[in-house]
Amino acid sequence: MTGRLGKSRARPTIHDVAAEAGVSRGTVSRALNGGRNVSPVALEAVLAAVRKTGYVANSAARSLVTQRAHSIAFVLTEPQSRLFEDPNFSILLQACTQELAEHDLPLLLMTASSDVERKRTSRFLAAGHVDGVLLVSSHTGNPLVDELVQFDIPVVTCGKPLGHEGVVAYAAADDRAGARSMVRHLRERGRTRIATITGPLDTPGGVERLAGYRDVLGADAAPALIAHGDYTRAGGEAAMAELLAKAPDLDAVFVASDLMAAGALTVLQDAGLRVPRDVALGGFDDSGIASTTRPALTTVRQPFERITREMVRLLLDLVAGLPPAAALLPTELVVRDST
Amino acid sequence: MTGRLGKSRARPTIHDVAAEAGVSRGTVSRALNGGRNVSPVALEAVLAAVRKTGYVANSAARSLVTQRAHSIAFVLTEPQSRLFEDPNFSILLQACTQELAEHDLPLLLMTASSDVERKRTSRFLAAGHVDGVLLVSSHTGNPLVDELVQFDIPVVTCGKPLGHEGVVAYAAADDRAGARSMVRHLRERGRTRIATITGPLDTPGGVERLAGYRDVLGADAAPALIAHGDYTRAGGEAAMAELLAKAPDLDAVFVASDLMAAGALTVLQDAGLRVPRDVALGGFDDSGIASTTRPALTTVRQPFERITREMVRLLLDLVAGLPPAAALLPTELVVRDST
DNA sequence: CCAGGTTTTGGGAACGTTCACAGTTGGTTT
DNA sequence: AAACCAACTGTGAACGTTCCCAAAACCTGG
Repeated sequence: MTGRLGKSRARPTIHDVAAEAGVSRGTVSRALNGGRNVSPVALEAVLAAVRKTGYVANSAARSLVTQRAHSIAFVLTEPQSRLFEDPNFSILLQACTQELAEHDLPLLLMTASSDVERKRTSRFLAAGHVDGVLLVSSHTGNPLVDELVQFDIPVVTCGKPLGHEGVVAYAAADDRAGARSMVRHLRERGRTRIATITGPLDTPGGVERLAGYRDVLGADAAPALIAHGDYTRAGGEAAMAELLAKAPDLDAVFVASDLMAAGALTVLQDAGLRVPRDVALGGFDDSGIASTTRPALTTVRQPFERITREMVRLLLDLVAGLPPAAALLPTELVVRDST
Repeated sequence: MTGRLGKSRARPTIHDVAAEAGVSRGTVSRALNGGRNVSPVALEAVLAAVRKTGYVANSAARSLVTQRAHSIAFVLTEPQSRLFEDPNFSILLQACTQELAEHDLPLLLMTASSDVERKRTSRFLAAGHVDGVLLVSSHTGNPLVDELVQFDIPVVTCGKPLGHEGVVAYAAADDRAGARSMVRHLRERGRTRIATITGPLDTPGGVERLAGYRDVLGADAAPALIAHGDYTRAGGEAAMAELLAKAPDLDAVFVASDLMAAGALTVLQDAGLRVPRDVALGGFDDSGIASTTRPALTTVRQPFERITREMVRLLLDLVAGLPPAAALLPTELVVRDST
């Protein structure tokens, strides 16, 4: 019971544990790292000594010799505002934190919105401070991806990394199939003039969901029925207004995100159109907002839990030396009141 | 080929830089850490060598000898759901990330919602993986605070740390003064039956904002005019319903958060009461939601930018060995359409 | 031009861990 | 019973920094 009153309470090292347990450094190290080749009696002695001394391994020392950082970075390349407005990001962030914690890996949160930030972040990552990177929402042409690839830093993106398929691992919802299921649903409801509000076309979600829409509609997907949004509420409003001007006879809209759909909804209602009576409205994501709009939004659920789990798994595989892989996860149609 | 960083192309060490610059390790180290006692010519040679080799200091080695982690943890003790529903958290998180990045410090995001999580986080922090902790929203009696204090880990809380005043550093909005300004504003609008929906009374915001309400109303703060919420939208709805039952003649409500106010607003409107005509409604936070409700919410702005900046400053002071201090920051009344 | 001081420099010694390897057990096979 | 093999254990050598101290170089003033 050495003086634990003083501020300068030295942290116990592996030597202290070894002495306490009456074994050597090496045995303690082995006991604590999987316990291979350690006799039961030694193992128990070490464990007891650890409990008694309150020993926790010094991660700096460990990292120094193992050449591993034992941490993972979560990097957001979107403009800052997105983190607030788009609920998907906080869901992903929260799930990743949790999932990594299960593996006893801390998550470093970094942003790379501005050019200055990207440089700093890139430099930091290149310095080997982390073992891998979870990269969220890469617009195509994001220089950070190239930099990470170049420095040979394991990276998994959320959503197909446009322009890096095959090189960079990723986990994503099957956006295209999800979009198809929604558009089919709208048709089954008897709608014939089905419009769409897309996401940005330099994002996988933007491209894939539009592709799914086209898969189902074929030649019916007239240019007048397609407007582009930017995943923000305001963008959804603007696109909806545009659609109403271009195709006043539309009777359904498939919107590539719930947040944009919420914006579209207010525009429709302000225009005196009843949802779903006059216009059926379908969203994407099944974010919290979908159940709070009136009417509640029919949408396509992204399996964020699984996406996150897969991202982490893929990254850990990558860190362990496996080649980059991909996971495409099924979505689920959630029918509420807007269709 | 696994292609791990370091196998194919070894990262340059300080030795490589020293050799390249034609000086010793020590000189390189000095040159890179402030440049004290280094001749201009040596300094320039080192800088050139660093540029040429692309050297970046190995943080593990540095941490090992300096006994500093060179990173800061951001710990959320609230239930997970809060991170999504309450926009304040993401604002704080984003601002802290940014502010710390300016100091070249990475932010480790950790949660301590469940008991298991708290233990893991506590253990991790006690292991010295970080130099300090930014702790967000500590309900009173949060064991994590005690543990951090006991382990002598620098910590700054956001909001007054109930039960730890004077021991733990903190930055907070002047909740009490902010509440006063709102209640005075409601009185100036001619309201006489001013009710309040509080936050949880085991949180500083809950306690202080109620105190400010009482400061202004004195004996007029009848128990029938006070209901308690939990900072969620649903909680705001429930509390508003309770108030309407207890005090049907109320003509104003000061709600301790915008999110709860948004909930209260729908309850009022569903009850056929017009806002602000029949009932004036004041929120707190000035979160994004305040400007999207109809009518837009009069509220009290929390100076999150400054709070964040102060939290980081206080924490870095603490890490540098200064005693714990506190920062109480002024709020601002934002008048919109609901009062 | 030398004594005394200041600035600059080099290199040994940590920091706390893991790893490789050699050595020591104890048990089985021939 | 010798010989072998497996399981276990201890120890020296890294890992890449910073810190410290002594030595070297450079000044200054008498």
